[in-house]
Amino acid sequence: MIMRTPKITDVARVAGVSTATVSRSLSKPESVAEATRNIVLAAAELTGYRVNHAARNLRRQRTGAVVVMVPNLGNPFFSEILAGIEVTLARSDLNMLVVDTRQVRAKPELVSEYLHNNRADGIIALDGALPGSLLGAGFESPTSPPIVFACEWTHDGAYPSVRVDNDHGARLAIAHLHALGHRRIGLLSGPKDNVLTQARQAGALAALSAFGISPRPDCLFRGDFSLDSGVMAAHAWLDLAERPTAVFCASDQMAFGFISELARSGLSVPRAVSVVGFDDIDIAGRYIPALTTIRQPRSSLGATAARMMIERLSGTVDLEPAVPTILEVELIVRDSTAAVPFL
Amino acid sequence: MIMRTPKITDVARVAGVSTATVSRSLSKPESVAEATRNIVLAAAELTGYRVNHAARNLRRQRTGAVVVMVPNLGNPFFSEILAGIEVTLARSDLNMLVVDTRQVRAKPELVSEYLHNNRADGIIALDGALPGSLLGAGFESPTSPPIVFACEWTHDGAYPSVRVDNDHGARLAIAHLHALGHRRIGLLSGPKDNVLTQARQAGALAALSAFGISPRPDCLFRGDFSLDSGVMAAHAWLDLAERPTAVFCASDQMAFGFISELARSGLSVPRAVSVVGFDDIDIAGRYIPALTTIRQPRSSLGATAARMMIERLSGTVDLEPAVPTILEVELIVRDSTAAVPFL
DNA sequence: AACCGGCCTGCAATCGATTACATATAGGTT
DNA sequence: AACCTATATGTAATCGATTGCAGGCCGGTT
Repeated sequence: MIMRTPKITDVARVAGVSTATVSRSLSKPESVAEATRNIVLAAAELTGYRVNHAARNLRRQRTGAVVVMVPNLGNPFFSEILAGIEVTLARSDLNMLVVDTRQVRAKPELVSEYLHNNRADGIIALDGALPGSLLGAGFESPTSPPIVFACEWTHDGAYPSVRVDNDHGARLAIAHLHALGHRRIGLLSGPKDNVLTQARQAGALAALSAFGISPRPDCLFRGDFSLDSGVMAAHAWLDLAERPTAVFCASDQMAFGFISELARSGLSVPRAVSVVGFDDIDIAGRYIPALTTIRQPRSSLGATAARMMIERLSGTVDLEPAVPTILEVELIVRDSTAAVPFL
Repeated sequence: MIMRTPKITDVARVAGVSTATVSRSLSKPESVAEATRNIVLAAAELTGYRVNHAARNLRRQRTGAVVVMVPNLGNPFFSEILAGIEVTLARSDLNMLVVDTRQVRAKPELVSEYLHNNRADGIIALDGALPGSLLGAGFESPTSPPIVFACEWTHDGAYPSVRVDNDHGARLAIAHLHALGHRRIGLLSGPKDNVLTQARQAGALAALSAFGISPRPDCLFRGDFSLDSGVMAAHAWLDLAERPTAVFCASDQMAFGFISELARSGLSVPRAVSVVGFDDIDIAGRYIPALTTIRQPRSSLGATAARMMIERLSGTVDLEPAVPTILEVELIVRDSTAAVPFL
């Protein structure tokens, strides 16, 4: 019968009212008499009417979508966060657009594309390195949509963010290793200019010096959160004359790379060296050995970021404070850490 | 100076031409004289003009977005596929909307929401179970956007799809185990009604019987591709009087769950049992033991799905054949498989 | 009876870009 | 010179929903 998708005028005709009334019945039901509303809803049902989002968005001057910028879509750490974001956004009838920022790095102008392009009502950034180019390029106009950072954040703290207590997580890890008798403790951290690296490293160093340990520079391994960089670190560790008896890795992925490469050299964890990770991704509890790590509430991180974004979009929040929301981490002790064999 | 985001009329005014010319200069450059085009482009640059997608989409009757339905966003297997989809779509100026179908299962009407709601120009489904409710609900109107399946597919083959040669993958796995001397081989498969389960199981059983092995029902373990179901299977295996000397798992995740749970019982792989996985997710090569598995070209799967979608959207393809695109798998031999100790 | 306020509803402008159609101009042909 | 074609540009309708404003109706007040 109906050869095209019904529009609001079709519903209006069937219901015998104006399009204005149809529109109101659907989006502001309380502003319409109940009897009328029922007729309209019945007509909408009958015709199979679906609102055209392009038209609505054009009129309302919004897009109904939030773009999430992920440093690396292939990294399992982010997937659970995305899931948390997605459900929460969906509840507010918002779509989630996902962009891998590796593309953005190659073409930084893409950011401004999303910023000013009516593509999204807001941006959730999981990549703290983004704003460098973003702010650097001078994009701060009132027309740019709200930005919320999750997990990572910007050095200047200019944007609202949700993240875990990275400093505390690092301290927990070090305290755990210290309690097991470890005194020569290595650090496998992330890229030097990364905020997570800095926070976790600072926490670890502070904890060490609180225990009267002054870390040696050759015990600091530089990675990039990836499996491969864990492998590299393993070689660096193997090359050391005085090897640390424990290593705190700034990501589970690096811990896995590290442990697996040692295994190839015939060394097993925690016998040869104790290892603590960070993140507690799904596989961590099922690695061999099960990984002792610092758990981040990934789903909450995502949900909170989405909630903050929704608040900002509905304008129910004064933008002044931008004080970061800090979620708690938890030390999960498993099998990759053990007491120092020779005390 | 400019208090609002510039629109096409602003550019037209600055350039001294009509909005039509501006529009054409931007979207069909060859239809406009070079001199004019340069003036327009300069004016666009000057004013900082950005096209308003809502308006464009309304007029063009499209949305510029493709929705990807993922069975479980938290599963790392999908992340690389998403990455492949995203880059490819981005090249055609399409956005990627991601939806976790766990939500859809709870509220099936969400599918029709996406189907008819002008939310997306097309749907890439990574979940073969979707169409059940989708078709079952009778949504087949000409107004529904194109659907492409990736990884999974529908039983009836009604939709175009890209997937790997699951049957062949299973045969490779079994042949590998057989060559190592294994004769009592267990199968850890997925949910019974899943197409992947069926294809892989069929391939495995066919290979077994080709080797003259008739599999016993108690060697077939039912899982759901998750870590936890691998753990369950480990218990089932442990309870067996005559344990298989090798197990072919239909996903790497299940293999990890299986292996790790055996490890907790003091049994190590491949000494106690050889294990082959399926997928070759990133961590597979860095698990302990490094997992022998069937590699799926995940990035290609995503990219191909996106390309198929783009073709369908541009209408340059006759929709008749719908013959699935099959990508090749590869056996990756690592350390989780070994010869039967007692031949 | 005239007036007022509240509640519904309808009219019509509007969001911003695209594009069918009309017009204008230049160059070429007979 | 008249005419034709191709190319370039402008005019204005259009996509579909939302919403400011105005008008109609009803009951109550003076």
